[in-house]
Amino acid sequence: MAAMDLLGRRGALRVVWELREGRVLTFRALQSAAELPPGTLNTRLGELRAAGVVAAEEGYRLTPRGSDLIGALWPLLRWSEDWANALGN
Amino acid sequence: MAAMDLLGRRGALRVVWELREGRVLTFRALQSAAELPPGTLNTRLGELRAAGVVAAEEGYRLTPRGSDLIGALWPLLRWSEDWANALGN
DNA sequence: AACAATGCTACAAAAAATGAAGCAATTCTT
DNA sequence: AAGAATTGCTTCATTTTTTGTAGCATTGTT
Repeated sequence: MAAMDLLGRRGALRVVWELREGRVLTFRALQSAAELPPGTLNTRLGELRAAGVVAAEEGYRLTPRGSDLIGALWPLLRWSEDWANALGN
Repeated sequence: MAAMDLLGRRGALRVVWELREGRVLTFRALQSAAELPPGTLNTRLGELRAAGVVAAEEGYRLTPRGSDLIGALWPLLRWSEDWANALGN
């Protein structure tokens, strides 16, 4: 899985996630949403933009490809919730 | 997404991925499949085992929860392939 | 002009990953 | 049974990443 290298980096999935459903966030808003220091966020944004997942147009937002990625992440979200519940018991 | 913290670490998704479809790998086989140095692999395995995703029984394999995770990763795989193709053009 | 918000850059410290080496405990082979 | 191979790691030094804080330059507002 080639995307693993991109998405496996600290905060990458989180950044994409915070931009789900058409959200448009400023650098600083993304920073606090994704809980990343500015340097890391900037690095991640550079990678995600290079990968055509994120665009910087009047704030940061997902490209169509990024939206597709969100679609592909829903099952993972569901698994994540089950997993969190199971651990919390 | 709570699972992001677990799966967002270097090589975590990759390790799970290499154990897909019932594969049972030795530590060293996993090491070369996932392309991770032993120290990192060992750390990751510790986290994945603690999370109940991987089990160490006659080699490393996924738990039922781990298999569920693989199920949730298929859409991501498909996205990954499309993405790789698009970039490759 | 003063002020707030924005997108970042700079920097030092801490944490994590890498790669190579190697060791102790099995498990073959002969 | 002795030697060789394989396995699951551990160790260590080096490099790479991440973190957190500070702050600067630009743009928009009052």
